[in-house]
Amino acid sequence: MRADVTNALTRSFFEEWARTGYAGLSLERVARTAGVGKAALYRRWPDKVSMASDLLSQVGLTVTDVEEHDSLEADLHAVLLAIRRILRHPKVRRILTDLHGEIDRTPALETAIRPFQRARRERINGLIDRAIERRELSPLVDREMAADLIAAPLYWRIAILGGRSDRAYIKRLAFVTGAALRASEP
Amino acid sequence: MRADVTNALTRSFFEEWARTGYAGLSLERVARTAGVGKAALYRRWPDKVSMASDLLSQVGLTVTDVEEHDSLEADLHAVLLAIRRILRHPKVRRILTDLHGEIDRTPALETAIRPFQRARRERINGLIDRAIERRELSPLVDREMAADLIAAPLYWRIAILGGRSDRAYIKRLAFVTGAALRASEP
DNA sequence: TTCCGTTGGAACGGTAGCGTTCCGCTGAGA
DNA sequence: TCTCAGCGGAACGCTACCGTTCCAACGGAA
Repeated sequence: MRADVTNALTRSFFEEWARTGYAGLSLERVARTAGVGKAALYRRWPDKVSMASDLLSQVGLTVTDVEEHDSLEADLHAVLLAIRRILRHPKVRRILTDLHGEIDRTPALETAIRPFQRARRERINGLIDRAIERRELSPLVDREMAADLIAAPLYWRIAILGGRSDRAYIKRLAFVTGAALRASEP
Repeated sequence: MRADVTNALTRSFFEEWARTGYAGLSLERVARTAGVGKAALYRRWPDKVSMASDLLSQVGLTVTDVEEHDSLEADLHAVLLAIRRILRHPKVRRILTDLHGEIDRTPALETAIRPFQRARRERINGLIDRAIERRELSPLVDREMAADLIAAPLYWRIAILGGRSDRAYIKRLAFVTGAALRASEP
């Protein structure tokens, strides 16, 4: 199989996904906009959901990027900046919101993005562990709620509302989230 | 026009929306599952987006429901319970996440749900006003960030992650959110 | 009872995607 | 130089939906 053909198909798949949404995504159009015959596509993937799962799972490998800082707020600030960096790409934003709507209908997609959720979850867990070591948080802190508190407001603002988030906003959000976490022992 | 036919079409429209998503929604199927001819549907609405906008705008009228309590936390608790009450309905949840993915592609839908957003926003503003009067919050509190902090975590947990949220979770979330708001003066 | 707007149902031509198959060409490796 | 897997392109039969049109049947109001 020629790698350049695979790459063109991959690029077109995500491009079309962002443009038309998963439900409106046509493999025929993906092949066409990739400048490739349908046969080349169907030789690689049997159908849409397999192609989506396969391609999504390949993207997941580059998200690690762990840095450690010397305070809860600094760690939060870094995580929020990382989330913003991802959500800033319009295509990522579109595909992500579309995906969240599609998952109920196509459970295989959930399996494909689980690694992403796990990576985010582990990063937040590491952040909390370090804060506990520094005695900034109680060991009893509710980790599940903490994960919601950290990820949700920024996702909501950028991806759902389409709003802005400048550095000052991120900075204050990190501070405010820190206050919330300190209050979240059961 | 017969009202029972209009009602059957309305019910089927939301039913199908929850089942197939907006993009996969077929007016032909809506008419079929409503037990109604296509002509009856097209006599009422010219196309899908008009039908969606019209029906959405009719739902919006029942969301007011303002209660006032005697502390920030009690007000927060009431708002979070109201949000949970809405997000609990699986159809609402499906339609809402699908809608958020669709809005970029179909801007007319944004116009249709703006009244909802405004209602939520005003309810949160009232809550903040009362907290300022009680001197629980500073008059300088960041209202935009406050709106994100209140609505986002619960939406994220219930609609995106499909997670649970029992009364204890809501109660703690109200407490934690209160702490965040008190920290959110600029 | 008459009348007339609405109804369900069926059919129209047109567009589009699915998944498969076939063919003649290309180009990299032996 | 030869070979052959992979290539694009085109076409296949099939299904589905769009938006429109027609018609016979229905039923409430006058």
